Amino acid sequence: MNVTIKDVAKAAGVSVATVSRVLNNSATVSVFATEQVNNAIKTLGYNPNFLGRNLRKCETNIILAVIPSTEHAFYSDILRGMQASANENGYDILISTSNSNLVTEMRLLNMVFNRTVDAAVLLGTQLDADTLNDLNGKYNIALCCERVIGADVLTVTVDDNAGAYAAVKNLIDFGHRKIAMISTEGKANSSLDRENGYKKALADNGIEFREEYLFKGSYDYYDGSVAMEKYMSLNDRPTAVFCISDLLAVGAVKKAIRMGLKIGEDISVCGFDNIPVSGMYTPGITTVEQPCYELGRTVVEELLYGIRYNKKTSKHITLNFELISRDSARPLKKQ
Amino acid sequence: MNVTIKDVAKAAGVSVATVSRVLNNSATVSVFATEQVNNAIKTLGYNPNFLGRNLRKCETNIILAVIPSTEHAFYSDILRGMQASANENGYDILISTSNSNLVTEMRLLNMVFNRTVDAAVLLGTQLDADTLNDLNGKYNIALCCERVIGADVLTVTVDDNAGAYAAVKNLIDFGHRKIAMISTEGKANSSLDRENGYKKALADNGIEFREEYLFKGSYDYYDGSVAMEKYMSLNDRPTAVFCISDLLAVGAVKKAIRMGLKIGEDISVCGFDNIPVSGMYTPGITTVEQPCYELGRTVVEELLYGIRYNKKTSKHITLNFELISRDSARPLKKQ
DNA sequence: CTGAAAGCGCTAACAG
DNA sequence: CTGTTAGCGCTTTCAG
Repeated sequence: MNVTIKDVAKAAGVSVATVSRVLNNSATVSVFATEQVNNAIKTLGYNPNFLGRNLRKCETNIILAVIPSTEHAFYSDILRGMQASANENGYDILISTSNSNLVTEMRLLNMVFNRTVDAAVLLGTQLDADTLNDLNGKYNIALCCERVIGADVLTVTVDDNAGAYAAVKNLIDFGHRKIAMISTEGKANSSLDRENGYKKALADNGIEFREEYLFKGSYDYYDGSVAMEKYMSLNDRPTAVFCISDLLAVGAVKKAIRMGLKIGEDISVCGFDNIPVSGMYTPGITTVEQPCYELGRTVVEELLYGIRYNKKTSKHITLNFELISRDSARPLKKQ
Repeated sequence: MNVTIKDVAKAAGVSVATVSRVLNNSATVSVFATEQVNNAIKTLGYNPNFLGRNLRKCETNIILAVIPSTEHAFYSDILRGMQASANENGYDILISTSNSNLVTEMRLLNMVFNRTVDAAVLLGTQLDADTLNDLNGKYNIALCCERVIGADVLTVTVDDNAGAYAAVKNLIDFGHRKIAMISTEGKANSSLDRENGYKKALADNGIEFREEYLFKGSYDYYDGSVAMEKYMSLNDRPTAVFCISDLLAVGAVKKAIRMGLKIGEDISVCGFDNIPVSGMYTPGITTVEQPCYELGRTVVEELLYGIRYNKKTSKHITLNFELISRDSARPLKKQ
């Protein structure tokens, strides 16, 4: 059917081993033979069949990145970082989406079970700690962006707690005392960590935590609007809102504008992530930037290190954030 | 090293052929043997190695989707559509990003040359017609969203020309006569088609095309701002702007707001694509929606049809758009 | 309904 | 520096 290494060998007048050698630079081959082989490759239009190679070497040099969806630009830079470090090491990153669905995620993980890929990086997994620990024994997997408590698996995240703390501290420094938060329901640790950072910043500054200032909804930007509406209906309105994500912040800002409020004057809003929209929005959204590119680089580097030297790490690595000041959060006006 | 089909056969007291049969349901196997095999699979924790299977069958059941980057949510629904139709047919979609870089794109296409994947769908390719035609002879490839003139390759796009026409016609119906356009430089046919739709709508309504009302920049949202600034500096300002993409529309709107203009009153803006941001923005961006999910479904369906029946199509399929009315474009106020 | 055996394309000892 | 050969794990004739 197709032209194989055998055909090349025949055409070049050498053995398949020699062809393989020049293909992989795996041993010294005479200049003459090399030339013959390269000529044959060119004239025959030969492309090595990786299915054969992969089977033989029992590796594919592919890492699967499982993301919830491609709808959120948030993952973009993480993936770029992953790609950079993968490519430097002769690997490729292939991406697939789980829609945050456990069944889909398992179906995708099947690709590491059946050796279609060498490893998988899960960004925002639905798996529980037990499952992850099981898998980690047999396969190369890692978590990025979202840790799972009790999962003894390579994990790279931003310091969510400290990031939230800094965001809220910034609002406090702006003179805000009535600071609400928009978070998410469910067991996502990034959300919980950020809630804790929020609470700690309040406590450290003598501000009492108020249950009615904590809204928990979905990740959908629309729930930011819902939360903002709720807050603005309170007798004692907050003057600032810290959101677990920029998407929710956008929803909150949009609603506030709709209600005729001046963002940064009547109400300050701070997000988290620094997705592209935050810079594009009017007003620009003040936020906590995650070191996305570095998150991606790091997780792949560590993963490949483990594969290469066959010593699995289950390190938990925490990277630093950066506070990005824009127009959606401003000093509280004295009245 | 790992547990293979051989081990299962031994444990089940049958031949590897029988194991393979129950694995693939490829022939009738006695109830007893089936049970034995399934038990062995379970107790041994066996996972078939697809590297072996793939080599043997010379197929991977994977389709590669090559997108410029994951930063633009625009591709999200297309990919979902691709996945849906792939999964229905026992295939998986794996995604990779080209950064709109020709070299990277070729490197990725290598995955179809070396049989790592069965086919590739290129979304916004950098390849020229000759190259595409060459490849189409030997491999299964398709284009989506962006056609290439002269490429006799399966292509699925929206009707760019008609979409632009409808968008501009809508502005004209709103009473606008001074309608500018923000387009992109370079050879992208989607841009050219939309320019032509724009020009035709003008011509059909007795409006003369003015060179100074056509701005060509990059795809970056920031260039929408640049264009808007330019238009607002003209002596004879346009009252409406049609943008080749929502991203550019957002940039234009942002700048106009910055300049103190009222969107929808002082200036109307219409985009193209209907990416999520367009609904999130304040004001909402009026736009032309591409049938993304359908684009994705269709291209994979056609591609798989070609693979399955081994008759390659190089059809060019054009799907319909929908005009989405929001607040950024409104009737011109009479003065 | 089942087993034996060939072979997909490639790499890596091993022997020379 | 080079060729021979075994075999990666699997599917699929072919015979029974």
